[in-house]
Amino acid sequence: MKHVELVDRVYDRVKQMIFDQDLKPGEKIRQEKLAEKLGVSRSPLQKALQRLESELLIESIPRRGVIVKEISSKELIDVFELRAVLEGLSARLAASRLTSTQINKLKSCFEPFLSKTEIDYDDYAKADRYFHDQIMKWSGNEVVTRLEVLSNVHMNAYQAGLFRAPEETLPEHFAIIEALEKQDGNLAEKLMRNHIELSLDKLRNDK
Amino acid sequence: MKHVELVDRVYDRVKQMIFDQDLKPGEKIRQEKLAEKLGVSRSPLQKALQRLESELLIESIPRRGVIVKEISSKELIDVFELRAVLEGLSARLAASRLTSTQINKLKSCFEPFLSKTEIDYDDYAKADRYFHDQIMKWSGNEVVTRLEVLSNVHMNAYQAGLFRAPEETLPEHFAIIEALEKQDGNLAEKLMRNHIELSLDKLRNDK
DNA sequence: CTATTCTATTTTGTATTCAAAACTCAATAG
DNA sequence: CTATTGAGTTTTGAATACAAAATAGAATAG
Repeated sequence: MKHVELVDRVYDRVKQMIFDQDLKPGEKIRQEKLAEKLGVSRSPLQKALQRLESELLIESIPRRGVIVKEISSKELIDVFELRAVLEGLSARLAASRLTSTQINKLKSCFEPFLSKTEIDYDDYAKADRYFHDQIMKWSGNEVVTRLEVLSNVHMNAYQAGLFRAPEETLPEHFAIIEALEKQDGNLAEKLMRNHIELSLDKLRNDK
Repeated sequence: MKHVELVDRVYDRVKQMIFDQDLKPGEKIRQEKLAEKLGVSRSPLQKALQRLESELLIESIPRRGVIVKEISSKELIDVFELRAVLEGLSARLAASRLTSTQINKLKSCFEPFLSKTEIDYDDYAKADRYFHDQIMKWSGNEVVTRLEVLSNVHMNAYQAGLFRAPEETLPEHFAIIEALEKQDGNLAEKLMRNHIELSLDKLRNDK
């Protein structure tokens, strides 16, 4: 059995606590208390918190402490503006690199929904996340892949009710896959960017 | 006099040491030694190192230690691909937000070079950096502004000899400013992206 | 001579300790 | 009644301590 660093486990657990609202937005994190609750010292906890900060999940104010962030709609807009161009880039790069196996994986993640009359939102959200994550990974640009700010967009988007209806986005996803398959990088970029900007528009209007 | 956190000072100094090659690429950082040299304990040093890692300046391998990274040309390409779309985005956003004061600042940072027959590279590099940094800041997208991976591109680019001749880039800069002034976001984006992609091409060919 | 095991040393990851800053809240002044 | 001060408490930032893992090098086996 492999040894996992304490920081990593603490990181996972705190992140989960934030999503589960065990730690609520705006709430101040008592480091000593939380560390004790997790059965560790403050050292690994602080490292984990520093990571979470670069993911925009918490905010650290010097000499004041760490508070759980409520992601603002302004910030979500910022992240989506970023995503639109970044994933556009990823799609463009991926177009000239994807193997047919990878293309098939993308296809088969959405194909099940074609035959369904009623689409389960959680299932679709999971497929959506896989789709976007994989294209970034397969773009070959490791710097993009590492961007921590993007880690939680899907979660945030889902929670923010930003999720567009599968009936609306399903064809967009297939159009992107088609462009990738044709190795048309420019088209793939345009479609991906547009795909995300449509969600961005929704967010801007809802606000 | 304002109190500055130790981490911040340590961060600045270590970063400087890396740029000055006091810490050489590939070299392993002895935390105890370095901490002592800086007159601090390992606690603030480790935090500083964690920050530097997200800036791609060092690499931390669990249970092995921290090594100074030699940024690979692949990684520099990745960063420039990222920059091209991100700064493109920034320019587009900035176009609809910049005040005439801000436009003038951008102009006046390059105007001195118009009259010169011989352009000092260091001066021009500084102006270039100011130009790109400010447009990102003034884009209003705070998430983009915060991206740590971008912190050192200018430094890296300069060191990598990626710096294109001022005679070549000066007109590009003014063209971008003109688009910003006309509040033509799409044009500004296109020009900015192209401006960076030209450096990217140079990097790809040099490699 | 090369490869392997074992021991001593170093270095990391984590826990603990401690001083200084920030907060709490009751007492006091206006 | 509101604002201010100040003692006591909490919490943070930083230093120190310590155990486990990694490393280096010597001793040993082949």
